[in-house]
Amino acid sequence: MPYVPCPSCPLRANGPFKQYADRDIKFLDDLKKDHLAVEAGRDIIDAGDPNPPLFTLFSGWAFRYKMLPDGRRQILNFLLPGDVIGFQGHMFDAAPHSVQTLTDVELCSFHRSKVWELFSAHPELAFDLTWLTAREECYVDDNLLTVGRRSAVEAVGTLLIHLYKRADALNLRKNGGVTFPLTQSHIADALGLSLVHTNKSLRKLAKMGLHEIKNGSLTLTNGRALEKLAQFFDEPLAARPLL
Amino acid sequence: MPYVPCPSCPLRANGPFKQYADRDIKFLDDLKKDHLAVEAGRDIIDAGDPNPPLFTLFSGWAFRYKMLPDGRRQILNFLLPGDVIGFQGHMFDAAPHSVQTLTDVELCSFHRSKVWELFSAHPELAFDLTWLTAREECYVDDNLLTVGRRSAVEAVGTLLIHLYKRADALNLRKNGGVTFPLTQSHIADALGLSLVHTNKSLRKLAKMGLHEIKNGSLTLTNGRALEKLAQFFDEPLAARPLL
DNA sequence: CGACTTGTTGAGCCCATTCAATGCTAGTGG
DNA sequence: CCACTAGCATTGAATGGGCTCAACAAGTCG
Repeated sequence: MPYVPCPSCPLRANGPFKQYADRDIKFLDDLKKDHLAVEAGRDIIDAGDPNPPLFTLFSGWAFRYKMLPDGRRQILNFLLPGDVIGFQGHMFDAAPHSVQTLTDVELCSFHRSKVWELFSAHPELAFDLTWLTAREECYVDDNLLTVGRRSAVEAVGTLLIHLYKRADALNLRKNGGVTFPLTQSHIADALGLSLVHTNKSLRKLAKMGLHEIKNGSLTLTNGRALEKLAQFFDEPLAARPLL
Repeated sequence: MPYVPCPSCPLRANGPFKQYADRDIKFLDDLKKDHLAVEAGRDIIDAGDPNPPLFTLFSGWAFRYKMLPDGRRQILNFLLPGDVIGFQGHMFDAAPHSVQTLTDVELCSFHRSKVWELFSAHPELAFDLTWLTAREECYVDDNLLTVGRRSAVEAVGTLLIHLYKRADALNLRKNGGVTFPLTQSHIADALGLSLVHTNKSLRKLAKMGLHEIKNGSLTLTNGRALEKLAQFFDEPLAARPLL
């Protein structure tokens, strides 16, 4: 796993990300502690950890989740390259949720102790960190609307479109579709549904000719109709911050 | 409606809020545009507004919500005195959700154009604004867990405890209980339940002797058992920021 | 007083659940 | 190469939690 210095970050160069002044990039490079690889299915943040790490997701997928003591799980939202991980834990006594990798990932880890310096000396970065926090809240808000008020079929359709758009915006295309590493169990836990009913809803949508999932790749075969069904929110902005 | 200057803010003086340096308070006072009253049941932010206002809730209750085109409504979270309103809309093209008053309220409105100055010249305030944004996300995360994975009775119990704790922390006590301005319809829309089933769940909890709602006041008559049932998250911190 | 909002309760239905069984694929080890 | 295992996807059957529909009580406001 080669160390990737921020000034030569390929994600920053190739993705739909905002550009920063050299001074800011230099600071980010100073903030960066390590570049590490973690395999799929590992918890990288544990709810309750009083001193959780701070990352940016460099490559791969992950998700934030919470559990009830009896084992019920709710996935809060999914994390794609460029997303900040664990900042909430920095602000409170302890990490309020867990984070688990969905695929093998690469992470940029940061020095938590220097976050205050970010706020005091790099207001543009601070603003964008807040922006990323707010955007994550938007995703959760939308998912809450889905879980609370949409039917199972609507909910599954909505989630597929949402993830398709986000992956597509990051150029995660792969022979016609986008990479799609979720199992049906993840979909169920993100939507508050049972695994069995999630499967039946997926089959129903596929039979309606609206999507196809094969070999870890998601294709929307009738995007327009699916959008109409799901009435999902707008695309993310084109130029987004990347810390 | 008398104008309340920030240096003599009674909320800041009496509530469980953090203290700031005079310099910061002075800036906040400069940021403040108006002090206004709005009656109960009014939308103060409309989803889709490209230029939504920015407030702090000075007194009263409100809630953030989203609607589907066919009228289904999902309440995202509730807003109590000290909460910032509309900051998300400042970061995106348009307000991603609506905000409606639940009681008569008083609002401090701010100059949106000076938010950047807040970040560049008042990092402590910027950090705390981010903190408030992150805390709101925590509330939504918890509500998503509730809506997705708890039964109706558990969900209603959880919400009652959550609101009781928040109101209690703000000293909103009233002859034994705390003020509680929600109708059952609000509870239903916050939890993704039907109105009828919400009513039945409330009655069930009341019959179990766990709470009582009367004259706009909520009393937890068996707090310990209810907590056990709901297994809700920790108290908010004692000293929180107030912008 | 009627109109309206909010809360309450019962009846019946249906969407989503649990339980259960089976197929498919990939990986492991003999 | 095959037996065995494990994880994931699929499907049917039966149950049930939460839904809709409907009626009514109680308080408030013009």
